[in-house]
Parts: sequence; structure tokens; C-alpha cells
Amino acid sequence: MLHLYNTLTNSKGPFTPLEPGKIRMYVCGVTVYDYCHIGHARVMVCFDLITRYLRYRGWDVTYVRNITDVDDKIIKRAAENGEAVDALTERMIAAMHEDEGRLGVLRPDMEPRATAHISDIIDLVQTLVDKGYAYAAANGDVYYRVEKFEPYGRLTNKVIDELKAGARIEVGDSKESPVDFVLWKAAKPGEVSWESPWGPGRPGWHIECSAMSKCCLGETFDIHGGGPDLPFPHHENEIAQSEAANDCTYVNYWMHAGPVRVNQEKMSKSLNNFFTIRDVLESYNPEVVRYFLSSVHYRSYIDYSEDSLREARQALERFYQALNDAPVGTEEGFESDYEERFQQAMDDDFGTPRALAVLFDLVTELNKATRDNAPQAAALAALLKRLGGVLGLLQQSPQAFLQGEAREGELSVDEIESAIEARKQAKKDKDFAEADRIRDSLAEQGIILKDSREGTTWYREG
RNA sequence: GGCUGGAUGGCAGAGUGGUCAUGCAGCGGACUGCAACUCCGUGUACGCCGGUUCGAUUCCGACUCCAGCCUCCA
Repeated sequence: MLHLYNTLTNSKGPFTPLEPGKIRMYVCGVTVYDYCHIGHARVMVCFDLITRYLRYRGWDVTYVRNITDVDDKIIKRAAENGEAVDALTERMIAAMHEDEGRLGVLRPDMEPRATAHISDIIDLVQTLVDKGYAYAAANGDVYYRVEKFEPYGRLTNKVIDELKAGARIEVGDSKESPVDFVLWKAAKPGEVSWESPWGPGRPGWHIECSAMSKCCLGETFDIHGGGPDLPFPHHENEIAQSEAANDCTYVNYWMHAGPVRVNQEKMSKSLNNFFTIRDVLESYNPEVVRYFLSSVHYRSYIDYSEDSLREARQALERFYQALNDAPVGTEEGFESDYEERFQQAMDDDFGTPRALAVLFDLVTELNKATRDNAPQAAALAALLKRLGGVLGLLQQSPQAFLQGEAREGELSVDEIESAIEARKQAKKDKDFAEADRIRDSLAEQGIILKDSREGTTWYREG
């Protein structure tokens, strides 16, 4: 039985889908004005992992993740670059797909873009206006009348009066109330815009998700996910929009990933302390980054550092060393409780750290079996690879992972192999001083040798 | 200030009312020409103070500290 933590109830409970066997999930994606950073990667990997696991468990999952391709920051960045808005967004979307692909993130079933749903958005805003939940202001903006939506604040336990007290009032603000938020933004001269009953403009941020989730998944769906900074105000506002317009529950389960921290601070655009995915992948194997993001429970904060990535690399080395040494074969006829334990961990709100611990237990047994029970070792290795695959891990060839690719200035495979050949001869001649000299020299260049009965293998130090 | 979480061994990070997390690092041993890999063994860990209990790191309450959100941010 799958249990998950619901931000709406602040508690963990059993999951019941709207329709037996099916899960409809919507996740807030990226605003595409810059390269994705590790915080984005965390959300992508988190929900990718969730989707993979749910499918492995037999659920029919429809996974939708939107792309915000029009907004203030995009317009600003495009202007700074002297670039058209759509040129910028296309470029960043392509980069995002490349980045997430390298991290082993499978593409969502649908990736709706705000600019492709303008008419759905306008319809939704019109419905809200017609029902009295929204109003056009003098400046051409359309706002949501927050105080009219009685349950406002239920997701994050906010009280409207307290929000009003703390809200800042902008100069020239034409809202009825400081807590109202914009549904439709009147265009300034020269800005990208679409025609609407309220004049040329563009959607506010929150409305696109209400419109696109309805379009892709219907008025009520099972799971809505996103990053740690989205519950308020974004998801709160989505609920207000959708429930007021559709007169039904918007979402049953809300899931939010935890923040990535750097030096005790949240990694964020505004603090300018973020690392882009592509920067990190310059120095680390993508699977190491994925492992790092999976090694901590998805709701906890995770600390980004060189040390954490080094540890992730070492942990993966243990897995791949075991797979590298194990004989190849199938799981046929082999029985163990690893898969059940793995499922127990994952069924409990996607407990990846525990699931990984199960895989490490499996590795210990695998390494023993490699020594003295080849058929069992082959079966364990196959099981390890299959369960790793559910997490999107361990799918490279062990050799590819361990040896990696030579970076600038590093030894080539040919150079390494000829050195190994020379050492082999030295060992044969019992010239151990020379053999050790060769090994030490390789080690200085990050190449570690490993002798076995079958001969010498090597791997590149993480 | 309000709303959410959190405080675990040298580090990272799970979990549990009473017997093992797991990974890295350390120490001892096996294997090895020596190593590496691997295996075996090894660590008075659960913020603080009370309470419930035969027994609490685990449940309850107070306290201290930390983080996220409350403003665009995944």
C-alpha cells in the first residue's frame, strides 16, 4: 500500500486514486529564462523517480509538467539579451531537455506551454469574472478577489487578515485588496501580448497552471507537485482559481520537494548562489548527481557541496565495482526478500535512502556470492540492476562508469593499457620495484589498478 | 511575529517503544609480492528538561537552536 505525505494535511496517509489503477499528476515546471540549476534538478529527479516507481508498481501514470514560457523575467532577460522572447525560451527549453536527459530524467507525458494555452487561460479568467471571483481594474489588469474565496489559505494555513496586515502595497496599485493577485496582466507598449476581453495582455503566473492542468488532466486530479517555494502563494492561488471556477476539489494530494542548500542557505536565483546543472556536469558524471539527489529523502533539505558529490561517487563505485566483478546472468529461479524490502521503503512516501540501503545490503551478499556461488551472484547482480533501474540508476556498463572518459590532460585508454602491460612484464620478472613505480605513477594521474585472477583492471578515481 | 519542518555516532543519512540501518572515513584481521577491490570483526549516536511506561532516541509537554515559506524564486 502506497503512503505519501500530503502538504494539504501535513501528514502521511494511504494513497487512493480517483480512478482505480490510474494516477494523474501535474508538476510545476520551469520558467525558461535561464539554465536550470540544481534546485530544478532536484524537482525533476524527484518526480521522475516517483513516476518511475509508480509505473514499476503497475500504476497507469499520466505525468504532466508545464513550461512557463512567458512572464516578467523572461521578457526582461530577452530585452537584456536583445533577443526575441520566443528565441530565448526555445533556447532554454532545449537546454533544459538536454540537462534533464543527461540526469536520466524521462520526459513527462505532456509538457504544456503557457503560450499555447492562452485561449484556455482567457476562458478561465472570464469564468472567474462572471462568477464574481475576479475583476478588471482600471489599469487593464484582471485580479482575483481573494477574500471572496472563503477557504483561501487552507494549503499553507494562512489567515487572510494576517496576510493583509503583512502585504506590501505598491504605488499605483489598483487592486481592491492588497492580497488580490493578478490573473491577466495588461501589456506595456512593446511587450509580447495577446488580445483579450480586457485588452492586450498576458497571463499572470498562477492562472496558467489552473488552465493547463484542467486541459490535460481535468478539473480534479490526484497529485500536484512542485518545488519548496511553491505552496505559497502559487499553489494556494491555483486552488483558489480552480475551485472557484470549477466548483469541485482541485487536487487530492500535494507533494513538495525540499530545498537545496549551499553553505546553510537555500540555493536560489535571488541569492545568486546557484549552480547550474551544466556547470556541475562539467566535473561530475550525471549519474553521480542523480544519486546525490536520491540519497536524501525528497522532502528534506539537501546540502550541495563537493564533499557530498564525492561521497555519491564513492557510493556508486561500490555498486559498479560489485556489478563489474559479478558474472552475467538472469534472476531466473532466484528468490530473496530484497525486492520486498525495497518496495516497503519506496511505498512509504518514496523512501529512497532506505531503498538504497537495501541495495547496499544486496551488494554485500552479491560480493560474497561472486566469490563462491556464481549462479547466485549472477541472479543478485541482475536483481540489483533491475531495482537500480527503478530509481534511474545503475544502467551504465560498470566499465563505462568506473573508467569514465578522459578529461583534458588525462591519460588515454591506450596509454593506461600499455602501462599495465609494462607492469605485467615487470611483475613476471619479479621486478616489483618497477611494477610499483608504474602503479604509483598511474595513481598520481588518478588511475587505480586492481589485480585479480583474470588479470589487471583499472578505474578512474572519482 | 505567523505557518511548516527539523535537531541521530568523525561526516552524510535512515529508522525504531526493549536485539543490525546504510554509505564514507577510522581501527584490527583475511585476501594480495605489496596495494587496490572484496570479505570478516570493531564504535557508551540519538539537542535540553520534565512526563507516560517495567523500559524512550522513538509517545506527550516545555525549552534551546536550525531551516523553508510568509516578496520573484524549484
